[in-house]
Amino acid sequence: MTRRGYQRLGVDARRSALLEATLDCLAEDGMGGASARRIAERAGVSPGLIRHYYASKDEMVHEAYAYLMGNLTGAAAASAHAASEGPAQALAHFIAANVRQPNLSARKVSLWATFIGRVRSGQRYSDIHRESYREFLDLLEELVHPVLVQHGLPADPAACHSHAIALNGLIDGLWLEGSLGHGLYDPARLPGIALAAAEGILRLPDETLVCAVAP
Amino acid sequence: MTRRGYQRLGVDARRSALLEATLDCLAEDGMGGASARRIAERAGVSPGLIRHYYASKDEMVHEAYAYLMGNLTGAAAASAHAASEGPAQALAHFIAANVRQPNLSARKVSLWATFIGRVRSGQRYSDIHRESYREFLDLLEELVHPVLVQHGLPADPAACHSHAIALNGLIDGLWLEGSLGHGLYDPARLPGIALAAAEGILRLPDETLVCAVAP
DNA sequence: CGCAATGTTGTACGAATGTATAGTAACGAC
DNA sequence: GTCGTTACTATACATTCGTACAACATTGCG
Repeated sequence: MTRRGYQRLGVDARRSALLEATLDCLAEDGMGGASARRIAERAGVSPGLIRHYYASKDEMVHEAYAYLMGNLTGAAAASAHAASEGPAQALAHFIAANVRQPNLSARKVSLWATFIGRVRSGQRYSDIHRESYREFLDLLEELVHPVLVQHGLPADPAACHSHAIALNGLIDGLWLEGSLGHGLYDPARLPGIALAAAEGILRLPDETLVCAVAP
Repeated sequence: MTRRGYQRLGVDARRSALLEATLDCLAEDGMGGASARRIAERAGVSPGLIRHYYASKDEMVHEAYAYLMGNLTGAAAASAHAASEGPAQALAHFIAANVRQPNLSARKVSLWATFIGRVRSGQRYSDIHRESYREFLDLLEELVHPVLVQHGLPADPAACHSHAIALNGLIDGLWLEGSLGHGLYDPARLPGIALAAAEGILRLPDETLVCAVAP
């Protein structure tokens, strides 16, 4: 029998290639379609190799989940950090980044949903979810606080926390439905809708956030 | 060989028993865990019977999705309808019902997410999603309009539509994270948070909605 | 009671699943 | 160059999957 030629890759390159292939398969056909064979084929590798890098297929899927969530909040946090004209602009950019490309993506929301569906019964999924949610909430709270102070609004920890929860819900929901693209409205309207709603939630003067984000 | 005794059920009873069993399996182990054999066992029935009632296992799963979504929006709509002290109370009850039991449920959100993960690639899933989302949005728009009018706020169709999109996002997001119960805050706070945020989004006077819902 | 109709069961089948393992080929060290 | 290490391939195995189908049990009707 003739054996296929191959290339040896560094540990990191191979691992991330496998993770990307895993996400590709999951995005296309959900948990049921991401079989070890299919993932391996997508990564241009033989099925057996998976177990050389991961203790089991499940462990690899778990890592793919953590990898995805890190990318999502990382991208939004980077947008907030890049804005340097004051707290309102940082918050506005953070919110807008979550309802715009590249975060606004049917592929990403499909993956996210597939994983969320397993959070209830899978301990590892649950851990990763809680951790990434907490990170997102903390980030939001840190962004909200200075904006409230700046406008002379109540900014005690309890108020910040409640506002962060509400904003997180708003962002999640809009990101979700917008990404799925059901064609019921133009996703380009989302940043405007999200920012106007956020102004209302925080009781900021109108246009405070909308103006902070260049079209 | 001895054959197991059984009971003949009416078409409707058997079909809904199969749908409930399907949802049970999906909620516990996701799409991968809902095999025909497992569903049949849960329904107290032999695997072959599934194909007596549905053209395929997939068709049964699709019907289970539509069944679930009908239940969710139906329960919230019923809450809104039951409130008869004016438009603000109807809207407030609708919003609150979505972030309270029985809609606030880890089982339901797990099922929902599992299905959402398939919306992108499965045509039938996509159809059911669009339809149930549109229904929810229409309902929200009809509830929002009279409230805006009552408070002398702009209530043109475009404004109503934008507000409905934002409120839908808020509700979805809070329902989602609240149902998963990560333990980062008490879910009992959700109705209050949701209503206060909705007041802000619609620019209503404070406490307009919060007061409309009895604790 | 007996009979026809059909809801329901049990089993069979090929395909696909996750994983274990033996062996091969690629690369770095010398 | 050659040699050891190990990343990697290919195959095998038990299990599970969705579905097909023939046999059987239950029910309503006469």
